[in-house]
Amino acid sequence: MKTPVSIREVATLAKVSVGTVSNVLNRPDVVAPATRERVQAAIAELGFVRNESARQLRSGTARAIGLVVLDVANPFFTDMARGVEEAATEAGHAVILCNTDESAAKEARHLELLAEQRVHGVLITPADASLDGVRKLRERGVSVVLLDHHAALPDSCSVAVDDRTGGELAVNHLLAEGHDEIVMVNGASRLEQARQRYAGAQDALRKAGRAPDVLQLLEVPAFTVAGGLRAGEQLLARANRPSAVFCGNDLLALGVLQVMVRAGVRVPDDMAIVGYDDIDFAAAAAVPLTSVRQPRQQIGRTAARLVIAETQAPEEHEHQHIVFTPELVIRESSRRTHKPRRARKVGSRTTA
Amino acid sequence: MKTPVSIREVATLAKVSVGTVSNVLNRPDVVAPATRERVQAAIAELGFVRNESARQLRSGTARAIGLVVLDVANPFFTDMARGVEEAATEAGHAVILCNTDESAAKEARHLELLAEQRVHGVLITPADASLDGVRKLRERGVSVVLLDHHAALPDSCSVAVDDRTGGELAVNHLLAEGHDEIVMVNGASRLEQARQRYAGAQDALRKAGRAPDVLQLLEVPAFTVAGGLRAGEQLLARANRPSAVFCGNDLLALGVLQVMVRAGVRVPDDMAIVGYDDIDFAAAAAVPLTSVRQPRQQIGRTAARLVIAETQAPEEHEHQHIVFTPELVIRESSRRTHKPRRARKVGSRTTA
DNA sequence: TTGTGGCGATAAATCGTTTCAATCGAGTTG
DNA sequence: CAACTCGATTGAAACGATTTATCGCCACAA
Repeated sequence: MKTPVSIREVATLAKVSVGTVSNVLNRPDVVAPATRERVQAAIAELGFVRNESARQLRSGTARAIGLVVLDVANPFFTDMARGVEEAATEAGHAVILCNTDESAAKEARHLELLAEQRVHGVLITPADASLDGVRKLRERGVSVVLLDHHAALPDSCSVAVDDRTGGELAVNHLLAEGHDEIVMVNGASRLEQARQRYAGAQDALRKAGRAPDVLQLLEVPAFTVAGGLRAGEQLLARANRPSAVFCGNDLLALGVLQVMVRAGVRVPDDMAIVGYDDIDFAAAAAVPLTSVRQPRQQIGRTAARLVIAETQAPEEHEHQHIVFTPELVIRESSRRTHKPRRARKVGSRTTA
Repeated sequence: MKTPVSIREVATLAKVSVGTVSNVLNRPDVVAPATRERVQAAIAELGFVRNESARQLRSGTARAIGLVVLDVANPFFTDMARGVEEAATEAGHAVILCNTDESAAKEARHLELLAEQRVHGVLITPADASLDGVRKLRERGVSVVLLDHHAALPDSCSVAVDDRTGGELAVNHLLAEGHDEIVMVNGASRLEQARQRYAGAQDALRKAGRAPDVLQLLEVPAFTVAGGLRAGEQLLARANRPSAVFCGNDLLALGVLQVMVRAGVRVPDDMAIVGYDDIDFAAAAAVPLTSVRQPRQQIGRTAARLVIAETQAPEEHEHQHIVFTPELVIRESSRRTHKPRRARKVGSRTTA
């Protein structure tokens, strides 16, 4: 209604052809300085803004990438999103964020929408284990990078963290601290991450020559604080509580921790807790949480760069499967206080 | 490269004109059942996906809305984003999420990009107090809804929470609990929210007939956990610590809380803490945080609906300024333990 | 038989940009 | 002075969908 000013009006005002205006916009070097300035003046005067739709209609693909995550409310994913956004902005791309809440149906809907938008590429943490939607996208020629999910598709890149090793690290640590009755609180085993982390935990047992029943599995419906609270209540109700709990992610761990603290269960002395992801809130918890750190932003940044690179040179692009190595960050929630008489204050002051 | 199948190929296969295919897509009722089915079969067979760019080139506006927030890592904003996403998906729109990190420069860049995308509308929590970028968008005819920011623009809608009242509620509560030396830890006063909440806090004093110096201000650069940690350290270093702290948001409060707990300062007995936003992590903190609750998802949902409504019927749309009323949620972090001998367990079990 | 309507389908114009072959003008060279 | 080069600019053809006027057809009425 106001003034949808087009390239043509700019051309008229600057007394050049539309082709020249387009050149000023896209390859300023090929146009003579004098004309260039004249055109730029006209653009400024009319307040012209390039119409992306038209541009991408011609070029066939958009200057946007889709990011599909399991849960936007999980700081792990927002941190990752930050990395994605950073890299995307760098390349002049917009990010379309989609949230699936671990639901395959929602995922399918979002992918449909992204396909219609002709996005440059899609970064996705799959909720649908079958990867059907992702495969369909690939067939349509959309680049896909699987996030936090190991290479299940040969014709796509993936960026992941070695979840199996992560699980192993966590349980190794607990075993080393002397625990021999460990419960793993985990999200839906439908999700790759959940499975891998559990497998890693089992690896640790095997390698240490311990019986498999040292580790029990407690599965909750979703990787959320609410899930952790529920798990905590259940553990509390048990006759023989485990001396250590390994949680599939930090939200679960925070939930469990909260229940224990409220009930007067001392952490870590009565129960050690280890989380996964090392979100900022983990370190900030009242009993700082031991956690398996993943390079959150870096995952996002790397994935975004991969997908952008792929679409810029599709032919010579070789699909990569990048795997970061997780790192165990030990904090109070799992540290055995062997010397209970040691001055507390000194310890707390050394915090970096 | 694969098969960018267009409406034309569908038409050929179904032996109809492109116009008819378009009709099947957009007003299936005007086309005869037999042809309709034939076309739909062709669409399915070819795996046709409508090209949004082409569609919006014609219609002039996109099926996407922009959401510009101060900090994606803040659960308050992700919860809000969830609401936005929900309402947008409902209306078949995509959400383009932009993060400004409270920087006016980043905000300007994002708005430029959104303008190029010809988004349906923009929901924004402004980082730039001058609102220049927003105004420019309006001039270009893009609908804008200001989020969490009071009506500064007469020609836009806004959805906000009465921050001033919120601040008042918080400090009222602290006064009622008998505190007479309160520090407000706040983010940059450049931000509207920060100013309003502080003003509300001062209101509380005035109305209670207390001296203004009962409340001191401690400003940190950003509304983050890191900011809270810094503030906490500063408070700890003071000779005379305040008996209560009111934080401009929950991230700050969690930071302060963490420092206090580590240092052995008992919360709330030695220092009461009140936050703002009531993010989920507030309730889940080891000392559950008293906080001023805002209807996070509802803000987002309402705003998205407003902007969609505006663009669907621009002429008859009346700009609205919706203000939600905040609510104080009292938890342990500020509750005076008047009767220390009371059984703790009973209290904790009543938690909903 | 002619006229009138209504329904379904069509063809063509259109949206704003990019791209590419063609053109133009001014030098440069033989 | 003609032939050529080269850089700068132009004009028109795409891109893929929507939309509008139009057309063909059939039924029914006059």
